[in-house]
Amino acid sequence: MINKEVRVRFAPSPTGYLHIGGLRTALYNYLFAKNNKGKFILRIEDTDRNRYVDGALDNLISTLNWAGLTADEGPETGGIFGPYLQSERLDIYKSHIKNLLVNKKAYYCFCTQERLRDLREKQKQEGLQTKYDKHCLSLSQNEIDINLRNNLTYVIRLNIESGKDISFTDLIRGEVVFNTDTIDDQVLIKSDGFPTYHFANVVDDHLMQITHVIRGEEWISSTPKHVLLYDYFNWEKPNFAHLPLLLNPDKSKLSKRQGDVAVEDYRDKGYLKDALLNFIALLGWNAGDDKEFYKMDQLINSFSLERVNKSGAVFNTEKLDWLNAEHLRKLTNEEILNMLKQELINTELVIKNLSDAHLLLIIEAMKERVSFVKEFITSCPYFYSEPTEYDECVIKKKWKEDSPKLLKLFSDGINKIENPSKEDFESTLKNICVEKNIGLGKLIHPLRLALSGVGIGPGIFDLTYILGKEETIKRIDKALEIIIN
RNA sequence: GGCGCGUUCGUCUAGUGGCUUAGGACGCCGCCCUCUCAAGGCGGAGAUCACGGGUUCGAAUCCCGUACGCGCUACCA
Repeated sequence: MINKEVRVRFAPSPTGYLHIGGLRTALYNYLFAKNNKGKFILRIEDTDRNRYVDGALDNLISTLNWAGLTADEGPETGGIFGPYLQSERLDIYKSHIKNLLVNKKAYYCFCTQERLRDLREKQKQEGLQTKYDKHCLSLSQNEIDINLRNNLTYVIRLNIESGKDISFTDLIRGEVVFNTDTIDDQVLIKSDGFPTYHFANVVDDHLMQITHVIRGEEWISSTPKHVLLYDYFNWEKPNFAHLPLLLNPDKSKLSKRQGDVAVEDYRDKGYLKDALLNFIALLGWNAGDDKEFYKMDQLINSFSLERVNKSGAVFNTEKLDWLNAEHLRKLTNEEILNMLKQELINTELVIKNLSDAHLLLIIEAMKERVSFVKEFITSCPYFYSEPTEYDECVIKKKWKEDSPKLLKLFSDGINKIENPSKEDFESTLKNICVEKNIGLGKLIHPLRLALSGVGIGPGIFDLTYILGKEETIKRIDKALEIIIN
């Protein structure tokens, strides 16, 4: 058992989309695996046929791949412990349940849904814990055989001995104890022949040689059932680590009702995968220092389960926006260029075709002023098409009586220069101001307004230079015409 | 109801008995820089460490109780 390779799994059920909480569970599993030079396995828990959603599996895998959390083994990659879809492992569960059946660790139950419902209701009314009453445990082998021969529907239940303490050591919470009196005789095999999560996950984790089960806190209550199963099979138990939940603003478990929870929603909103991963990594974990900005490899190097928190964390995206801007600024202009071009293709605005060199100038000028790639378009549309209106507030504040004359002077000055450089724009403007004995702002502000229609943006000489001589002159003329009237 | 888990600024968190008048980050506010907006720098407001008892010379930190929150309580995962 020494130096056993670390093997962890992310085991989602394909119900439509990857939940942000699921992404964090996957991330922690991935980080733990990579930190320990182990394997990250993707296993699909598709044992509930009622919840089958077409296309969910592909969506799940592609979203995981987008995030860069690619599995070392899984339905897509394959591996020697496959198949990795539980719906394809039915024979395996069938053979294992026999083992439990002959040892009386599991038993057939022929109770109808109605009986079960009535039983539950009665227990509830009496204020008792709702629990199966082991009614079918007393069936003789002969009765069972007859029922089976008559094709009565049945489930197979875990036979839990009463009055015993079951404990396990959770890597995050320490020792957790449950008494078997509070645990129900869980259904292991459903009437459709499919296993329940509780049975399949134990069998698979064992067969796939999973060393650490890292999953959400909502599983902590059912862990004793799993522990019991390992004991009944006489299998070595994996380590358990139950992660704190991601919460809604009202502290309930993060859900669709209170905002976007699908990873693809955040991808579509323009969040960088590195920023999203960085953000959710910090929701429940920190290295013990003040570091907040992490790239993937740094996350892998610093991660440890010991430093995962016990309490839930509200999924509040304020900090996510900031992290997105931080990650965006760390990207090279060329990397941003590719994303911007994609964004330009997707945009519905009619815009002129700009060269890569031109786009690179825009990126450089705007990099410090945006948080999202799409803002290279939305926060500075004037780079792509001339303004059609001019901010009234700015006109009121900055447009003075002498503004038209100054702009005209500037326009004429630029017009005389062949291929003006950024410095040419600057010296032209400064010379005018010196000559007229006025502050630079007297010209800069009206000029910005004329060129962009707004009062905010990158440095004025960046703006003029990126727009270029012809466009600058043209826009000054147009502004003069419109604003004066 | 039962069982389990949790509880430090609005939010994410540091803190593992004295270094703490509880530190950082986001957000918010102010100042500086400055052609505007950002970025950056500086500063501010913001937490009686859920509450009550212990233990100890000393507790956010250890123990007990209470409250509150959350999770589970299915032939769903």
